[in-house]
Amino acid sequence: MAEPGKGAASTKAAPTDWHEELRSRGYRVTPQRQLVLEAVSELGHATPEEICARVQQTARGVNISTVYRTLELLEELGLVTHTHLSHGAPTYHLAAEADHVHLVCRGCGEVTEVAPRLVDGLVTALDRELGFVTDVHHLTVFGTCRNCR
Amino acid sequence: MAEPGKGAASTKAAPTDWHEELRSRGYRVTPQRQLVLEAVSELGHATPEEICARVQQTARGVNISTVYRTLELLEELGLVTHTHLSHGAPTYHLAAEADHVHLVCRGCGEVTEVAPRLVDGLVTALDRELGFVTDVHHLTVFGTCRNCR
DNA sequence: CTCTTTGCAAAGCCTTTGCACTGAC
DNA sequence: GTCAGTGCAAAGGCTTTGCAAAGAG
Repeated sequence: MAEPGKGAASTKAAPTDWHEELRSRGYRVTPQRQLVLEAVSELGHATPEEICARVQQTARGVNISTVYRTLELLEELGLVTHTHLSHGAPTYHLAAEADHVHLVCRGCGEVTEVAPRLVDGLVTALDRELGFVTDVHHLTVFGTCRNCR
Repeated sequence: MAEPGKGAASTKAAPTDWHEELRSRGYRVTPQRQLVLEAVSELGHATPEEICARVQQTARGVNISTVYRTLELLEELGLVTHTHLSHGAPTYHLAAEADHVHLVCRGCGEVTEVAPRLVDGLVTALDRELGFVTDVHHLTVFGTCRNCR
């Protein structure tokens, strides 16, 4: 959703679009939900804990469990996605900015984002041969980077 | 390949090769280690807990923490690998049989194994363009299968 | 005012760790 | 006999849940 470019609002692609979306589904717009979404937007790839810390810079006392519940909701709404870049906590980022594939180096732990065109062939092949629709957002490729090989 | 006796041919690959490998590195060959490797071989894709349960059918009292420690060791030796097929525990399988990529359907949860040739293009591109060597064993593609799309 | 959402605390998974005993070599 | 390996229990991350109080609509 929302591709008006990042020039507009620094944090939200579509200021109130998702507010409507929330309400129309019977959910409520709360400061916590706005703050979590902003934090995800600003942090890029962040774990729930990092998001929580960020949010607390603005609003004291936002609880980690609220962050988890909110991330789950935002993911259900298609506003954010998550991926697993390590053995630990997952990282969340805006779905609108998720147009890339993650490369994680086992040697140095470095995370690189690469253009999705590199997996186009795979995606096409899986679709054509198996009818399988790949969730590119969630795709993470583990391996060894140039410097560590 | 369920060989009750710890005789030869139980663990597919090389019966005693890895025993030598272990000893030469200063590790010891223990019944627990043999049993865990056999369990991985027999179960295919199994979580540590499942492996533990399996091992306990043969030898009661093998502890879950021993299973974890052993899996870590076997992975270091290159005998087994693991991958994450869900949000929960990882699944382990023989490295020798790991020549496939996993497809996991978000809808029905089904896990499919596909030939690695489907990712050849990706692997080649990453290597050529970035010098990144992909760990195909660990690669899991999430998405939606034909029946759930 | 109603009903969703939150904060808090406790509980739940999965995994790791400390330590004394056991057993491979 | 020595030292790696094991079992056990406790602790550790990360996440979920129950419930009363707070607050959005």
